[in-house]
Amino acid sequence: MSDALLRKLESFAPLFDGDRQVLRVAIDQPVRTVAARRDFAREGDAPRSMHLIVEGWAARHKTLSDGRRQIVGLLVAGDLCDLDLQLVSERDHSLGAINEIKVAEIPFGAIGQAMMDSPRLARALRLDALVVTATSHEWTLNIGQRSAYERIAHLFAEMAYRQRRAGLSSSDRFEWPLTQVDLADATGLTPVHVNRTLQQLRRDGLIVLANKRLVIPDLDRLRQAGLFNSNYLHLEQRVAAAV
Amino acid sequence: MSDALLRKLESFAPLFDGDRQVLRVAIDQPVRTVAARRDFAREGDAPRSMHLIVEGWAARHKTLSDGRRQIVGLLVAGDLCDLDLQLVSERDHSLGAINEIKVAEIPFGAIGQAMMDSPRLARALRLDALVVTATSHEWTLNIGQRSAYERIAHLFAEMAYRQRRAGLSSSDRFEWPLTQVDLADATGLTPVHVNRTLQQLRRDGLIVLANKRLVIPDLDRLRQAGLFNSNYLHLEQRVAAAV
DNA sequence: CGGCGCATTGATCTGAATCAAGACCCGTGG
DNA sequence: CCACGGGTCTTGATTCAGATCAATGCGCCG
Repeated sequence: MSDALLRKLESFAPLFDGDRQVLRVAIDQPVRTVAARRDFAREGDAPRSMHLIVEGWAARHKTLSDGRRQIVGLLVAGDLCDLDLQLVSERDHSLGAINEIKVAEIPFGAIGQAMMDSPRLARALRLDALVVTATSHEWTLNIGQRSAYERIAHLFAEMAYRQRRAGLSSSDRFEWPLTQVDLADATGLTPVHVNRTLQQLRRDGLIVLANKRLVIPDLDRLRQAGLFNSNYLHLEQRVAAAV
Repeated sequence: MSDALLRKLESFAPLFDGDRQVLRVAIDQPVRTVAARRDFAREGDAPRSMHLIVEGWAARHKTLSDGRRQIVGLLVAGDLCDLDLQLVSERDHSLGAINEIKVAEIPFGAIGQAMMDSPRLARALRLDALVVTATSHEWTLNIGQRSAYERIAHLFAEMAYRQRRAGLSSSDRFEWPLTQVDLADATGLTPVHVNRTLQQLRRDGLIVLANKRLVIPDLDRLRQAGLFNSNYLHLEQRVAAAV
């Protein structure tokens, strides 16, 4: 993973060599491989460390007592989970691998130290966390107001932007490891309906999805179909004033 | 407002007199009155300051280009919005008053200073922000997986807990300023269906709702009906280890 | 070869949306 | 003092997007 996190943070605001170095030291931690479909942190657990997705896709998810499951966010390489989570005694959601992934376990102290050492880096990490929250709001909007067709189009568009932001791929073709069941859990639909909706999206030429690869022939049309507005990702920032 | 924010922060972890004093100084700012149904911050605006709800209820909301509207979070007295928002150049959601409210406008610098002066306070504010994010995840789950009946029950239960946490009322009877249209926007339902669902909840004896007052005869039954688990509010924390 | 996870298809059902009208309440201006 | 209008709540009739139920196919792996 060619420093997807750094790439993402620098998309918010420039960092200097010193900042980069501080970050590299902090995230240079043992990497664990997690098999596809395995949870690597569970609701109810005491938070032990932060997680940085190094490779592959993961999901934040919650489950109701009767088994209904909702994915409340997706995580790709460069995504750092659980900043500040050491402040609580119990996790309120789980983290699970979608395909086989590599995760670095970052001690809370390491990131804390890095944020003390580099205020510019601290700002970038805070901004990243802010975008996570904003994304959660957007998902609420997505599920609450958009039709099935729009929801799925929106999700594809979001991930296209996020892939590009992390420098992982061009935004028009990339790995898509989610099964239709995952997609259903992420959008609040049933797998059967996801299947039919995907077919519609294909028929309309908005996506080409096969063998876990997604191709977006015309991102702009897809965005329109999903009423997607990238403002919540805060892709372009004025250079923040010094503290 | 008898220091609802302080009350809430202390529900997470104890503060000392010094911390309290630092917070009081920071939030002692001009208070603005906002008329019911008026936005006091709009999507697209440049963030100018933080907002502390002093009295009344407000909503975070987002609107699609075609007018569909989603409330992505509710705000009551003691809720502080937009920590870290100075890091972005444009708001991604609006804040609107539900009934007539009083809001204090807190300069970003004032809170920044307070967090520097009192690390214990800083931790409490970070924890508060974490709970906001966790609540957003819970809303995604709520709208994505629960039935209309469960969704509304869940929302009532959540607000009951939040009222109590801020020391605003007992959790079994309090002001309920949302109209059925608001409730629809918060739950991703139509007003007509909200109306019928409320009647069902009333018939089942789970709520008494009239004249903008809500009475919950049996919070435990309501919680069950909404599959409500308060873990995401992180009501009880071990005392966090010192930094 | 057997089984299992995943994608697909068809038939049917239903929770919630939509459309349409009243009823009620309250503030406001003539 | 009353007529008016707009917001809110309620009710009924109808429609529909998406859920549910049920099979089938298929590729992969042990």
